[in-house]
Amino acid sequence: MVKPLIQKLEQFAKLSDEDRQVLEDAARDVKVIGPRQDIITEDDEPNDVHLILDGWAARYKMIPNGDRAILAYLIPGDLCDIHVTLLNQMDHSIGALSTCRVAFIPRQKMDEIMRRDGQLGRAIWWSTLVDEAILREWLVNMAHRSADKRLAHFICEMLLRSKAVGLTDDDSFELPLTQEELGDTMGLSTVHVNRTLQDLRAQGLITSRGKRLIVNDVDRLFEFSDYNPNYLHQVGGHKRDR
Amino acid sequence: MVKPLIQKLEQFAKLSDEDRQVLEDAARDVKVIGPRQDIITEDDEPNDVHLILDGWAARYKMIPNGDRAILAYLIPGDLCDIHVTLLNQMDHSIGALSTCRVAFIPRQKMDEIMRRDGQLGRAIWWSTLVDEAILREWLVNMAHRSADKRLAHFICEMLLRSKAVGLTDDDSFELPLTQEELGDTMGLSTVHVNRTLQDLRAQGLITSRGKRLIVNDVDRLFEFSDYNPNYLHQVGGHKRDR
DNA sequence: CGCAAGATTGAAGTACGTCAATTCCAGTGG
DNA sequence: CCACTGGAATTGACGTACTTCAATCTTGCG
Repeated sequence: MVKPLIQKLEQFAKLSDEDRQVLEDAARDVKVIGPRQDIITEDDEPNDVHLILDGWAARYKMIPNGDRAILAYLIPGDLCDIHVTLLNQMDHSIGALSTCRVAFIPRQKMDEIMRRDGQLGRAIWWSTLVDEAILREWLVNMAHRSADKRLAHFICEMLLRSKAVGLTDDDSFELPLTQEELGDTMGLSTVHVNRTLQDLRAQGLITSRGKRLIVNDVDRLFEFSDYNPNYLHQVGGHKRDR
Repeated sequence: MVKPLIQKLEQFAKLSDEDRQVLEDAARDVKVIGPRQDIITEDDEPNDVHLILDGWAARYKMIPNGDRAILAYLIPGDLCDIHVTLLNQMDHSIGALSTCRVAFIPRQKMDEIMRRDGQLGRAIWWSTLVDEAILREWLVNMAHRSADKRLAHFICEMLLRSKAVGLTDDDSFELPLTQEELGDTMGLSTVHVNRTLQDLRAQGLITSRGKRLIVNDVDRLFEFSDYNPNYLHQVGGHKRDR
């Protein structure tokens, strides 16, 4: 049930059978959330931590002018907001994009897990630090790269993150996003997203078949987008020397 | 010595005299860092947590194309990277912009502080969650707002953050940044930063005298930049209804 | 089969970047 | 007190990556 999370955490630390069991127990309360439904809404004061088991969700903010800013994608194995309860209320929302299975972990349970001795708490910390590093890299991406490299960079990241939770098939993976959602993520119009994707396809960097995206040549895509995966702090894979 | 930090934390929780003393003791090892010098450099594996006592520093990444992306500003009272030691190595650098006094707090000491019972640990957590919320808001800002609103939004934030640590004088504060640094922050050319600032001045929103920036009418600047300070999770001040 | 939502296209506008010159200003040395 | 310097701010002219609008075409799905 919590396989993706475990797989992700084990990149960083070896978990004991007990650790695994603790996670299984914590994630018993599973709800299915339909596409376009919120998991948490701005101004909420949530009492649970949410773990995505299946499907894609997005962290987003609405801007007074009507724009939607997507701030992060949450895929299987991702925990949302381990410690938000410390803050008075949410300053953003989290919504399901596709149909999601989400485990609701009671705040108190989560606190216990984090306080346990051993590797589990450390590993979860590590994953939240990586989430923050991703946010920083997105900031670099939005403010400093052109549309084509920006999109390519994003694709590199989602490929590696999908791979880390066992959701890839060679170098292809499900990218269940509309071009409008991509635009809200990258700060681009849908028209420009469309043309830019065509461009990447024309360059032979990617291929898409429905919602499945195929990276034809990972090295070339990395090269093209100046992709340095160090911020994901994954072990083993994908070193990049510069 | 650690007054700004204490002042900031007390927005969130009442600290005991003992809490205050613990902070004082932890921040004994103070170093002066000159402008343009790094406090931590990418790929370092730091053993200390750094607390800015005086001056401005910036979190930044260099991009292969030679650009510098500024990801955050660190002002007095800001702690850098409470828990980076969990990750193998830094994925970005932190550099002093002006001359900075920085307290080097040994990792172990910091761990003890976070484990103590009572309000101090909670308050420090709160401040790191706010740092992350700031990062998200910056992402919104870069990807979804025009240059003039983007700059205005940034100025609103720095005004409130400066105010929270007692560095404002009415609605004016020191902004020791060059236009090039502003550009590296906002993803704009220096030329465009220059023209945009002139524009804000011409609209009567701000005035600058050397490195001191005066906000002429906070409400108007908030209005202009769609500024909603909820993400700073400050108590009391500056509610915004929409 | 039929309908929406999404993807694609074309044409025209604009907010920004680039390049290169000039002016301003704080600090330094005489 | 002034002249000199180098970094920062400012300006003008021009180029371009993106946006906007509005139409059409495609696709998944009841």
